[in-house]
Amino acid sequence: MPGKLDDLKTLQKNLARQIKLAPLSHLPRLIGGADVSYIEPGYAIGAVVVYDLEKGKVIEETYAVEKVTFPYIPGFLSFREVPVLKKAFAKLKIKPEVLLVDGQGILHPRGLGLASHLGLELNIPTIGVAKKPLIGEFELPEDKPGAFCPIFINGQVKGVVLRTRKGVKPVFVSPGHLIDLESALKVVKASLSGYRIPEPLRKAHLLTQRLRGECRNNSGWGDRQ
DNA sequence: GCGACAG
DNA sequence: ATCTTGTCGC
Repeated sequence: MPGKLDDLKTLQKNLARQIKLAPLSHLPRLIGGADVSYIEPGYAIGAVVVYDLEKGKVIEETYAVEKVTFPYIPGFLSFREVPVLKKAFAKLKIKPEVLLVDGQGILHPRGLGLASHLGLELNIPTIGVAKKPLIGEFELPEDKPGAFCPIFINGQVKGVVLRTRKGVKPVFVSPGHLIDLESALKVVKASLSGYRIPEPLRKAHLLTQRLRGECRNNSGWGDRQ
């Protein structure tokens, strides 16, 4: 048997060829945030929020629950989280102009991190914002908000390590799809609100955690969808 | 072969 | 990601 992962690697490489990187025409006003959490008998909760930069608040949020069918394997996270995130995103009435995703974009062994794969499936601009590195060479930026250093893969800049606030670990930013690194960095910086994690993603994470807690008490998902 | 390894 | 309380520092 050739190995299932080898087939998926081929799939990732083919999908990666479809990734388009281009500057955004302007700074978006509606920025989305997508995150996933997990609950006991093998289920995933995917949440998406739409953050209005001008109002400085979330104007819509949706979520979905899906049975987890793929294990967590570094380099293959999208096969585990794209399904539930697509389902949650589909429920939005108002679509964000760009979506921040909890994970890598093109800063990936085969150029197809979660943000890239999801962007391709949704056909919208996406940006990968990860809390830890997966691949690439880089130096650490000084401990000052806004400071950043390029991340290289084979001599090519694929993303940046960004210091979002003083005294905390930096985050790893890379374009997912339909946006370039420069625009991605501008969007991320514009969506910071004093915390390490950009506001849209922070809110999506809080929602995901809140839903997980509500689920525990109801000893499952006996009610609602 | 060894170590690293998003969420 | 998840299992988990208090605690040290800005």
